Amino acid sequence: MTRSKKYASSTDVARLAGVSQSAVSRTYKPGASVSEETRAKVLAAAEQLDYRPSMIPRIMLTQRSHLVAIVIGGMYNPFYATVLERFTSRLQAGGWQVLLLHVDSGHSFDAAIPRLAGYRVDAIVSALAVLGPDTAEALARFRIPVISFNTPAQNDFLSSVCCDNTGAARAAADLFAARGARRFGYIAGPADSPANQDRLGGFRDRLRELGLPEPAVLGGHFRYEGGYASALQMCAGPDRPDAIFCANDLVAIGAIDALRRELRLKVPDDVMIAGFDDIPAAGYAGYDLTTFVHDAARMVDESLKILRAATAAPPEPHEHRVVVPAMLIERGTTARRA
Amino acid sequence: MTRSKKYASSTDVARLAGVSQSAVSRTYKPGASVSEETRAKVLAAAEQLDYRPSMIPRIMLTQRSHLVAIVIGGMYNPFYATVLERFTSRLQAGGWQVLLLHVDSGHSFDAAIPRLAGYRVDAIVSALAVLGPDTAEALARFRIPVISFNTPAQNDFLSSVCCDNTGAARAAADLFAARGARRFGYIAGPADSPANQDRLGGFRDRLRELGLPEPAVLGGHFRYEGGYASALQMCAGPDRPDAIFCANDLVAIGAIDALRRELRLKVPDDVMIAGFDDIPAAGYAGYDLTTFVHDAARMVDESLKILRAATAAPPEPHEHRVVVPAMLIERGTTARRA
DNA sequence: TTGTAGGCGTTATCAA
DNA sequence: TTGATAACGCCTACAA
Repeated sequence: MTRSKKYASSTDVARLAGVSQSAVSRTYKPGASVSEETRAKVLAAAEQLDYRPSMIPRIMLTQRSHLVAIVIGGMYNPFYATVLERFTSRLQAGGWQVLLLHVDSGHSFDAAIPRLAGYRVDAIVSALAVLGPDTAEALARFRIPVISFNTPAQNDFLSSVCCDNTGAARAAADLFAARGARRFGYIAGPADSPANQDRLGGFRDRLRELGLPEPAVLGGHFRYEGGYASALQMCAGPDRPDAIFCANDLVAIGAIDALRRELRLKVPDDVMIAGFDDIPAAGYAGYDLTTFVHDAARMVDESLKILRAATAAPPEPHEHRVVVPAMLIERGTTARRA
Repeated sequence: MTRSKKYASSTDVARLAGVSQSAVSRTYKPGASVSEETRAKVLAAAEQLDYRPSMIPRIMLTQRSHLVAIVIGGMYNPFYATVLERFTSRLQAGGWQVLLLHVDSGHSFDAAIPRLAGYRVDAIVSALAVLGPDTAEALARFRIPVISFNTPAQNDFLSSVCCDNTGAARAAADLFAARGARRFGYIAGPADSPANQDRLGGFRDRLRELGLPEPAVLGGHFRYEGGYASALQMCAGPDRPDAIFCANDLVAIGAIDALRRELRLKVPDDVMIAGFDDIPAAGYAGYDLTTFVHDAARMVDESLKILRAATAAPPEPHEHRVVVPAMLIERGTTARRA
């Protein structure tokens, strides 16, 4: 149940096997020159002592920990759970281990940096909105490669892999227009979120280009309750929009519930809705929500490509800003005949 | 962007500050005896070199890594995202770091064990269904304390913290009975899941005790689609149940969508539904699902209590099997007058 | 193919 | 309060 003895060391194994410590070391190094006889003796002794080579001295010697820190904020958005899972699998497959860091503010990120440095992580992946310029600066001082997931790089010290929010928002405007919408709304996320800014910007710009009216804008959270309240307010009056683009799916689902239950409006007949993220609930028949989805697979792959290049010895040149297109998933909430 | 130099070491700092390496070490050790003058010199030099003490040699010396591995399977169930987040926050607050391990089968768990041992993790938390007896045995050999989250301990080598599934299922039977239900159904999860077994068992036993009929049982997955299909099949005939307990919320939500959209049945008027987990969608107005929720906070806290005791030096005695009651969240899908 | 020896960056012990 | 020194467990020359 609890550790009663220390881990066995290679020296312990060597003693038991009657060989030198280097022989043990070589036994566990692929492609080293050890005789079958020695190897057998070592493995037998190791088995008996439950020996596993420690990574720790290796880290000291090689200056590489094979540890990658993943920093995340709230996981209330299932998208991040997906990303985290995929990252973890891929990194493990590549011989890395994941040091998970939970952070709920820029401040707590700063506080965590010394710890990351203490474990000598090879790289940091930030899937986080709170990576501000100061934090980025602090990270840069340790010369640890940082990959910012979904937050554009603000300086030369970190790379970023982002979803093309602007392009997706433009596509939403096109879709609504093609379905015959006339009055538009945007239910926003936090004003300081770059993703939210780009989605609003792309949506508004494209509507303008199409000669359509400005969208009404409300909101300020990425949460269900925010969508619920904003939809209520936005659609209570006479001039309500007949197509609403929502900052994300949680917001969109909140909006749908509000429209149906409080205002007795039909989706998509009275109001079309589109969201962002394709969370599981978006696919439930009860919502059947048209949405855009980050190409998580490709974003993770691009991140890993950067990571490999940046942690190579010597470091290889690589992209610093990658933008990956979002994918439209058209479902029932925009299924209206123009 | 990329590491051009190695991390600075305490020796580098000592040289620059004109003091001994030990002086640097002491400066970073709380409560050590260093003069203000020396400390100032050290801190200045450290600042200049961007020095952070490394944890790595400390691990070698103290035999404690302050690393806790959390092993998870699929995160499609948001409950695990919540648990992971809470665990991570709490562990960090307690001075630990989290090594995240993704595992998709018992086999890949086994494959990962040497890595965990290699990083000399202080403990392992498994939030996983695939922790079989063999894997548990293999873990025990390394004498690393293992805490199994939501899977009962199978041997003396690991502790477990579980939700009281049986008790919750009995409460579901009571609730349905109190609301006047007469015919019952259970949409099951995987047959080899202990959680599923306990939920079915408790539900069935309690119905029997109440002198009510046996529930119809269908299903076999913890997923939306499984609930959808099973509900369809279970309620298509004339003798359909008027109260269905579902193995979890995803299943319940699938069932609700199927009943409403395919069979035009009303929830809760025609069929009452209860689930398990209280995933976000359960709270959406569109579902308003009655459900049971793991007391994640308390389960994590109990786990940490065990973890602290088991990793203490010397190890302290502690509970090996903790069962935490689930909490009933009564919502609209059981709101029927008896 | 083997063993010896030095070093990685800390902490702990001891003497000064 | 300080500095020298010996670990910790492994890897990597180097010599045998």
